Amino acid sequence: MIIEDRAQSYEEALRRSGIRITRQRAALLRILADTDDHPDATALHARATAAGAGVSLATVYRTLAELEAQGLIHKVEFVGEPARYEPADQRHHDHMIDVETGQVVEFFNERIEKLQAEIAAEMGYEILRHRLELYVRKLP
Amino acid sequence: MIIEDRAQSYEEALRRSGIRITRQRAALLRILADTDDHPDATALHARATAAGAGVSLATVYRTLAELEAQGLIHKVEFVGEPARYEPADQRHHDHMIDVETGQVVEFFNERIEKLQAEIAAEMGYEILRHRLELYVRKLP
DNA sequence: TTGACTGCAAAGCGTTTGCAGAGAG
DNA sequence: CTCTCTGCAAACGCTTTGCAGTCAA
Repeated sequence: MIIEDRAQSYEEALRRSGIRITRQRAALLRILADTDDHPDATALHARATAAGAGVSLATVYRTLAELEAQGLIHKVEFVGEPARYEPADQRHHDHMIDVETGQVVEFFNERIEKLQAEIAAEMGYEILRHRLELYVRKLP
Repeated sequence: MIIEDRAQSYEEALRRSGIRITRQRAALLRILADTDDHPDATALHARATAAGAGVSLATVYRTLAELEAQGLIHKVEFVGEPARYEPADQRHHDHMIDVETGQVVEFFNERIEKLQAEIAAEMGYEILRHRLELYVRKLP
């Protein structure tokens, strides 16, 4: 995923929904497009500020909510910390969190996905979304 | 699990740790022992109040924190709602949440557990704890 | 031009905590 | 008798929101 493409596709999707691209939003979209970690709202605000964009934390939250509503980013909430955000245009994956370093590793396992769907189906349900997080520690 | 046994084992565990069994705590332990759903702090406070025990919400939180620290109950946090609590003396299980009714179904799948451990091990990690939640809807 | 946007500061929510008095052991 | 506990109310951290002014289209 090329960063400029991603930033551009964010803009287009927002414009398509009649949402205005303000200076503040453009800056945030650039930052989000350039993100390969899982920053929280405060981190994004700090990055925007560092980049010279005068953006308030309230606007960061409002923009994140908008992007999430449009399905462009995903909110992930790990135990005991503020919500983090990641671009939605990746293959679905789950998260492994190293509790000692805080490092987040993404992983995907087809069989786990299938098993979840089977379990739900057996009980007469379909899965709308799910959350799977492994809180781990490096083996010695 | 017989309720009185559970309430008693809570008391014993707390006493063993030098924690006093006050009137308020005794009432909460009884209520928690009698729980087969997943109440949050407010619900527990309401139940305690209904049972005639004068217990403040602060004490409910403090008691829950103590019980969790002792490993007697587990805190579970579903997306977008206050934390809920469940007795710890059950087989490990995960949760399926019917997003339409709010109903919580517990399930357990050995293969999913194994796969998680394998994935972690492959990447050089061991799992300390994990969280798996399926947000589902009844099939038509 | 005008309606959506912004920053600010205040409010919201669930949860935690400092304090002075109450009560378990 | 002591030391932990309780209730209260205030503070907490993260997030949302009302308002009056600002700016993209």
